[in-house]
Amino acid sequence: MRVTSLDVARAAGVSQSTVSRALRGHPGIPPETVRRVREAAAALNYIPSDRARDLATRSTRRVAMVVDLDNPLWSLLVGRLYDELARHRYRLTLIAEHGDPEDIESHVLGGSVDGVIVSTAARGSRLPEVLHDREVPTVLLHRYAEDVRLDASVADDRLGARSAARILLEAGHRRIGALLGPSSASTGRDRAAGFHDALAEAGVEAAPEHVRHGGFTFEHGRSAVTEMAAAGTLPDALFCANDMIALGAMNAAHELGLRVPGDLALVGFDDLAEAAWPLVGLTTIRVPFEDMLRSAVDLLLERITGFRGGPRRVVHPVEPVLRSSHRRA
Amino acid sequence: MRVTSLDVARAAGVSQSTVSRALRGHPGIPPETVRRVREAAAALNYIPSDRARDLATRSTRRVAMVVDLDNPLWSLLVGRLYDELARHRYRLTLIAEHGDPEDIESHVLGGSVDGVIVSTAARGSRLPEVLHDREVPTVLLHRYAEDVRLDASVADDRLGARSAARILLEAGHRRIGALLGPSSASTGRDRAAGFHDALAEAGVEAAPEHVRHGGFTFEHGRSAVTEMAAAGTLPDALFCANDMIALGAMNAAHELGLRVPGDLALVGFDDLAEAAWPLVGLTTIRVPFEDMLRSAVDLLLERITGFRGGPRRVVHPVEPVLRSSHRRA
DNA sequence: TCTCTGCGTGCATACGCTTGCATAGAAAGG
DNA sequence: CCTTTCTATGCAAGCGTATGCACGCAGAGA
Repeated sequence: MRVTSLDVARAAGVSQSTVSRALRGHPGIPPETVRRVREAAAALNYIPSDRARDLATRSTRRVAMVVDLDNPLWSLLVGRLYDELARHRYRLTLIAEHGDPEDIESHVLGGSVDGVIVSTAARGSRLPEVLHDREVPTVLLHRYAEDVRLDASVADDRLGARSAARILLEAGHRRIGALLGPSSASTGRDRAAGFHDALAEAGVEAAPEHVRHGGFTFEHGRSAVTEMAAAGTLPDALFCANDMIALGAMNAAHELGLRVPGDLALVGFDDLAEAAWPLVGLTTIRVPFEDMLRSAVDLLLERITGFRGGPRRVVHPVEPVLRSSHRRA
Repeated sequence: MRVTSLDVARAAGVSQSTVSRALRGHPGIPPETVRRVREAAAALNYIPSDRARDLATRSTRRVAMVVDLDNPLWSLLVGRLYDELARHRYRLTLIAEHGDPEDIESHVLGGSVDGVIVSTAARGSRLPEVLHDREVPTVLLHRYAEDVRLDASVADDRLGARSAARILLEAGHRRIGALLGPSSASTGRDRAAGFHDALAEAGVEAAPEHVRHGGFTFEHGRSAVTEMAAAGTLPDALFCANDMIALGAMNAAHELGLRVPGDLALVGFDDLAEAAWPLVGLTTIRVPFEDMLRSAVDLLLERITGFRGGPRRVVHPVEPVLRSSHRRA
């Protein structure tokens, strides 16, 4: 903040604009001049002001990610997004979904970021709509919003859930239940739909008391299994709409003295690193987060650099990971 | 970026500076004028440019956090830091430690942030030193750097490790080993020291083959136990320098058919939410991350707002959480 | 020797906001 | 009714960089 390009200019005996051009690698500056400027800059410990540059160029090389900080998934997403953005020399600003909506909007629209990645398109949030109306480059990640015409990079949740349910069917289970996510999220809806697809195909019916909706949380899985057991309505196998739910279910089962699998078979969804931790390996559906982030960033940068076509949706295939929690006794 | 305060000024029939003052709540602007300006701003959908404001005020209300994205702990820290900063109307920018050092420095020093929280003061990183020399408001979180005079908010790692080892001693274990962290981190060193404190006090000695250094990772715990078992040098109990190591150790033990506790007792450190997940509850030392972040933010904001005193170190007490993994057969 | 290119550089302005200083008009005091 | 004191507002100068345009000068061509 102290030493400016003007200081460097004086030290190098050139004008401020030459300093700018030399340092930014503009064509038409002879190597000798560049060297002199570089030296002067280094000698003075000159560091250009991002803020002034941003103001002058009307761009920030910064992307915001809106996440639900209560969902452990975000940490996985953010870490990878960071790396992916770094490859393109973009920076990352975090915005929590649970913040003041006004504040979120002003942050995004205040020009502190060139684009936004929204990993939490819960129904009811008007953020996607606002972003669309204001023409802020935006990509929905992991979840999409049917009603807003925005780019999205998502997993094939419906097909994945169908595979998950099939794994249980093929293992020979028939009394199959499901711990589903909230239907406010596209992931919740699609994974529920996929589950029902598979059962319908197999001509199997899930008892209503075996199917529960809840948050994508450890606690949902834990309480659901505890309550089902108490009510004596525990099925043989449970499809859990994500790994957190499955881990919670596994935990509850263990506390009840139930073996997994054996007494209760489980299949999750996501393939968090944690899925490999529990003492019983969790069978799950792997979501290719890395790929999803890569295309999310690609979509976003295209928007930022001027692409104006209609909304695109990239759907990534998912893949079953068979460990042991799905087996039949 | 389109509609500026000048547009609002014209619409409201006042000057641009009046718009600025009215919207920023400066004293001496009559309510009537404020109302007119507000209305005009709302009608035009005016959103002030953060960048221009930043440039004019030489402040950004933004804090950077430098984290090690390979360490799962960061997600816990970042989430809470976000909230804590939000309370003070500050924004958060993420910087990964594994990035290009040049780039990290230029980011931090380029004036895009008012201050920095470093949660990864590994020895060898010259970042703390640079920040100190440049007089960038900085607070070290979780780990500190002995050689650089910076504020820090840390846990009482040494005392915590001592409690952890004592838990094992008091449970009656005598053949106690430790899976320690890297000595490049203050947490690694202090937790190792605390472990040795407790053993020395009790007059117990740890066999060299029972003590291993490694990363703060699941993999370290996993491979250490696997290798010790293979070599026939497994102790009765292990102090793990953090929960990730403990979870890895527990996982390996299970694969080897060893019961935890019983065949192998474990105590961890941190009390991650995950510590409660495994089928055997992990006994651990709870680190008050929430408190640590609160004081880290307080320290930082004081620096940002001009405090110039010497370095302060806030040490937070830790607390044992007794589940079952520490028991004796 | 005199234009004509073209390269290297500088001048000046823009980016959108904050803020010290000046001023016009209203209120207060004599 | 005039001077003094506020009050409300406007003017204009930054903040530090990027960049269109103009210009000087050297070498080329005639």
